Amino acid sequence: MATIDIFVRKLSRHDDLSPDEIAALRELPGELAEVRAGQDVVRTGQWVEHSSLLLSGLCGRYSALRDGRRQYTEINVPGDFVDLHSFVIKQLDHGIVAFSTSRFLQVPHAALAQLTTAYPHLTRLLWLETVVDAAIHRQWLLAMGRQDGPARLARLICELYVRLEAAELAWNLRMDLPMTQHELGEALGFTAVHTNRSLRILRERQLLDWRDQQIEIHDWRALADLAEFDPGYLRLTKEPV
Amino acid sequence: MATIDIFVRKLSRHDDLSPDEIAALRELPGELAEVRAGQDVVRTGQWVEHSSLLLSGLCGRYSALRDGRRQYTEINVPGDFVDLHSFVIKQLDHGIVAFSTSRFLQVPHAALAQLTTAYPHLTRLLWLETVVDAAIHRQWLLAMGRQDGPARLARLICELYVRLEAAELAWNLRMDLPMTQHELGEALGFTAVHTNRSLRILRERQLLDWRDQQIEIHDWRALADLAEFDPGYLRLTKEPV
DNA sequence: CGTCACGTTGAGGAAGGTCAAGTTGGGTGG
DNA sequence: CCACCCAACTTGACCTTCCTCAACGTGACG
Repeated sequence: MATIDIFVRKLSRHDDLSPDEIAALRELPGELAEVRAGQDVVRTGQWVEHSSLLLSGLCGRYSALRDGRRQYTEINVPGDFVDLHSFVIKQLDHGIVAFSTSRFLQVPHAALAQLTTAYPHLTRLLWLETVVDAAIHRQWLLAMGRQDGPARLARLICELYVRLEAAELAWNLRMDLPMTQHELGEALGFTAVHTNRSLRILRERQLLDWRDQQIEIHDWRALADLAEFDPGYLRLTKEPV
Repeated sequence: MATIDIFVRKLSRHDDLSPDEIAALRELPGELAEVRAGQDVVRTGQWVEHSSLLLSGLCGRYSALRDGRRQYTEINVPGDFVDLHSFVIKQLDHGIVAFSTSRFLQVPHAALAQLTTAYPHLTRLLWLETVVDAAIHRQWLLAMGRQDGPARLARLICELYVRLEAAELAWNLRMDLPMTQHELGEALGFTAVHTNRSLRILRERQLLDWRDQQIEIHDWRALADLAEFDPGYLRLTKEPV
């Protein structure tokens, strides 16, 4: 199935794949699915039998408190297996929602089990994907625990830009970000009001502009410096596993 | 090597291991190491060639900002492979420090590579361990983003108690917690002063007591309720992988 | 018996939340 | 085509949470 090529390209950035491995990935069965903006891809507590590769769109993982207050824990961009970890934890401990209408390739866990039994090197690359998710969580924890509004927002924007650029969905320091300021706040641990004020500060410092859910970064160096952003944790470089 | 039995028992709680698998784990090579309280087990950015299984003691993973402010992202208890994820990401993006003097079994990545090539089911169990780390990070993110001092502290204490109890290192709602309030604050995103005040509130509400780095929980139900703590994400129950 | 790390408490300030009002712009129905 | 509506953005005023700074208490240890 050709749609998985987006994932083949992503894995190839980490390590060279053998022709056999590429063929095995292409032979993975999977169904296409579409989720409308604002709808849940997976609900909290749901038992899943397949993992979803995001082909297009943008979505986010979240946990929530009893009163409904929500905290996003990661934003996913095309090329991400949004719930690959469900391959080893069948019951999801969080929900996943589509920020914009998203298309997925749903790969049955049984097929992943076969693949990982036959291809240990591919298994390590899949494992790596879930480990990078954890590294992203750790960066968010550092930001939430120790950085103030503008720095935290700057860090999130840096991360998203670098990931979208790697996925060839952003360039020239511009990107689409189909999230409301309320949702952005739910990712940063802020209210919508405070998100707006942090954004305003970044705008006033001429670091970026935000209009119609499109972001234009004016001064990458200064933005990354404010955020203390270092993309190393995203593992976007070649690194044999 | 008998020391790895602590890990065999932990994996067995998730899923039954075959005699072959147990034998393979026991045949893993590894060197014993000891790290004094306050010393780093692994430094940020270090390239590692082995993963360390914590046999005794308590340690924590942290990231830091330029000015030295530190944020812990996980506390590790005996039975945890503190840097198993380094098996697929050789260069650690964070540091690990020993809160109390800790003993480790250092297993070479080459041995883990052989093991995972030969035993796909064991591989999924190891993978699960790293996925649970990510689930812990997500719970911390929820707490940091949306819960106030007392609730956040209560949640951390609930998590640590449940994990220590599972490791048979705590019982009767008592546990040793060899961390200073300053370090506890670095785990919660607080200053030492605010940690002290949150602790005081929990004490005044008669939820727990803290003395000489020993915690006694007086009202588990109320503590877990305040924290909105649900241990499901720790995957302490049997769940075939 | 002094020192030092850790815990505790108070006072004042800054960051972020809450509430409320107004603006903007796209979509819809008359 | 226009009037209306609604969601999202923006801003102000006030309040709570948490931080900063500072002082003091306490116990282990040389």
